[in-house]
Amino acid sequence: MTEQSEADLSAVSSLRAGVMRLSRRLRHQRVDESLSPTEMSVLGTLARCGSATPGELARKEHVQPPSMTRIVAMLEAKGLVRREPHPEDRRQVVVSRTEQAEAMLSESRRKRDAWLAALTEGLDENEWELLRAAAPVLEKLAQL
Amino acid sequence: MTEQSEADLSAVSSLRAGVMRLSRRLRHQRVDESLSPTEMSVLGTLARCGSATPGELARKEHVQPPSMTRIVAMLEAKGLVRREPHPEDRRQVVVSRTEQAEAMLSESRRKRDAWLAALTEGLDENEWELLRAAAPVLEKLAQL
DNA sequence: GTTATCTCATTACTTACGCTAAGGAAACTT
DNA sequence: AAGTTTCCTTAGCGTAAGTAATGAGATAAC
Repeated sequence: MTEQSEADLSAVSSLRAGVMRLSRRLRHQRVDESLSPTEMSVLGTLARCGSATPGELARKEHVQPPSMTRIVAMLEAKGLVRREPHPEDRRQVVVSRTEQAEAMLSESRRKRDAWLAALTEGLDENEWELLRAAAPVLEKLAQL
Repeated sequence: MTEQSEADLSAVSSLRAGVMRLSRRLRHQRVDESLSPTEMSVLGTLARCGSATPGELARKEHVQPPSMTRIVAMLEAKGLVRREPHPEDRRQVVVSRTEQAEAMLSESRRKRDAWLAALTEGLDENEWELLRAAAPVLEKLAQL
């Protein structure tokens, strides 16, 4: 995909606007009021990876290390995350979720159901299918 | 789309994470350093609507009126937007783009080309097609 | 026709969340 | 053993949003 057609340009413009607007709304429609979107995202990442160091998390979330330090500190203060010394390298720290995070996440899944219903009410089946197919690509794009 | 399958739940979760991460990156990859993403988005909205009042813009961008007042003030200070009294209701203000905004937008389109190339380099044709198809739906979703 | 209420834009203040710069401890390197 | 690098952290700052309160103009009620 090296050729830049006019359609591609307008598509990327549309994508950009859509992502920015939707992200602004997501910031408010958050399922758990006490957790910021990035904190939520970190818990999701930990769900996939099991555990990770702050540096790894910062790279995955595309955030600077100091920001991740604060996010991890917040999550630890809320009892959602555990910080343990790295077994081999004592500079590093290993972050993992607590049982409480597990419970909180499954609890918030019900709330997400309601939000999802409201979200997709305005979409027809075809539109939702398009979005579903594109979601993984969006995630890939965010990681490039 | 009222039925909430397990696949739908995981899809919305993926969509959420992807949008949030990508928006964070977009915030940095902005084509014009001097304009915030929302300011850019407002210019885009004005391109579609021609002109609008601050209140209308605030509703469209899902931002509180005071924020839109400040955004419009910024844009006016940069000479990208014009504020004129409403012909019928003197409480209201009509905001429209200047010729300078027109020039700036078409100028920044070239920069967007380069960003687009870098953006889609890591995607194959099929992935990009999925994204292209989903972009309008994303915009619709953001407006619901 | 004056008073009350409502709406729109604005001002002032606060909050949220990112960043850069700088520090301290542990690990490599020579 | 001293110097350099890497990782996390602390401190301080900037941006962009939000809430609460103000003022001016429109609409409604009496």
